[in-house]
Amino acid sequence: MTEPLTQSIQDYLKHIYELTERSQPASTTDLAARLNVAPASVTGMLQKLAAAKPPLVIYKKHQGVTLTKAGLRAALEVIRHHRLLETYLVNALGYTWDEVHEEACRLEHVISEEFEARIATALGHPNRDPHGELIPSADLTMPADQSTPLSSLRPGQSATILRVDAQDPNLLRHLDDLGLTPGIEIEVSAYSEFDHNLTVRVRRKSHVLGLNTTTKIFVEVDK
Amino acid sequence: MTEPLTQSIQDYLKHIYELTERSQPASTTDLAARLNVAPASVTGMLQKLAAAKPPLVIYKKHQGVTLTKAGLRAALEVIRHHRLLETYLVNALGYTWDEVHEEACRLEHVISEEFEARIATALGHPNRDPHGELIPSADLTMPADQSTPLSSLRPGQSATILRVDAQDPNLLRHLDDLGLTPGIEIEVSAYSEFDHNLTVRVRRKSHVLGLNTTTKIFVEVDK
DNA sequence: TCTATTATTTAGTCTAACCTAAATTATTGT
DNA sequence: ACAATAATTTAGGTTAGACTAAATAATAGA
Ligand SMILES: [Mn+2]
Ligand SMILES: [Mn+2]
Ligand SMILES: [Mn+2]
Ligand SMILES: [Mn+2]
Repeated sequence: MTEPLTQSIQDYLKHIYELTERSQPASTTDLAARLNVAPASVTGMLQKLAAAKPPLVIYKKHQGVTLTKAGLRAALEVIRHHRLLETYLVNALGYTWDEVHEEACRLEHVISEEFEARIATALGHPNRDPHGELIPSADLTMPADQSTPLSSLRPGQSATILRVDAQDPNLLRHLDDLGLTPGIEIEVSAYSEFDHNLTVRVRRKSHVLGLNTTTKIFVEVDK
Repeated sequence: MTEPLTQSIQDYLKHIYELTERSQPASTTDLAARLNVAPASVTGMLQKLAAAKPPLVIYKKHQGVTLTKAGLRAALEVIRHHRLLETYLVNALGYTWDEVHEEACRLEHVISEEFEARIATALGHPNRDPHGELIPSADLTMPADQSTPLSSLRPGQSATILRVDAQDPNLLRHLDDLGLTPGIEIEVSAYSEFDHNLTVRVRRKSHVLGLNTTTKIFVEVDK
């Protein structure tokens, strides 16, 4: 229905999705920070999105926004593009996982459904991107996320890395150097209850990881 | 030098390049037609491009525009993107030659130099796109075009198709059905001097082609 | 409960790129 | 050479999406 959504609107919806994923409406300020835009600009756009036909968000002054059905579909469409693109850049064109975000962020608004379908096929219809983020299916449903943050594991537990929730290229390269990437088996050997550091064994080496790292790595705990 | 050129400016420069390729400044009206924009809008943009620092075009009221050095480089940059993309879509993603133009026209403004370099490498640094159009080199020089229009051949001459200068998907599919695609050997067996039809032998079959077709196919004549 | 701080919204501007209508300039056929 | 026609430019407007500064609302701490 209706005219195509602008780039800018697509980015707003994508970020609203991400901010509201764990319920809670998204605040003006958080959106402004993510979108690199002044808070006043966000207010203006949110009013517009709420007034669109059909409305893309539910917005109440001073109380944040959430997506409507239509807004959610549009957001998942962009996110599917983004994550498929990242996967394609890595698997087919040899990018590393720290190089793909910006490229995907520009391309996501511009590829056709044809292009989307062709790269999905070329990749064998993956469900996760190079960072382990889930890729919405072609019919725009987001698979359920079963992962636990690494920070919640304790000595003796072992797990498989599912997902790394970071965009900072330096951090991504660092994690790659340590071998902390999706699919990898790890084991927790120590925990410091004062600074919350975890000692993690990967590839036969141990590393002490701080909270800043362990809250960004999500795993499936072995049983 | 300077800020990145907008999509719109990139498209203007690309079309000015194409219109001025056979010398002659490009007219406001021709540009308007190609860009699907009102003539008045073109005038406005041309004034802006001429006033840019550095100037991208040379523009004199009522006399059309040509590209400056800087404008030429920018145009070739976009054209290289466009043609590499078309080639990639066909060779790597299985598009047919009638499906690629629009997709490339959107992507051309958005891919990074990194992306350009990677697809160029993946393709083995081609010099022609799927229609046989020459691809500017990475250092932004356009190879010389050595081709002759098929319409200038006469019975007895044989040639290899180098290039097909058409965007209309229906025409492209038709030519593909006949086997009139770059790289193919053809032989002219008859000419009608009244309607300028040529009878052309391709793949052991003969076809009578009108001027509308034969001026869009460019060949290298066998010696 | 009141005040200080922070978050959010309003008001007023700006820029890019387009538009239409009217005015002007060029060109062409006689 | 000149009127009719065609091409081009000017003038004035619109829209999307941003910005800054000022006003207002919410919240938290004493
Ligand atoms: Mn984006
Ligand atoms: Mn899609
Ligand atoms: Mn384009
Ligand atoms: Mn380039």
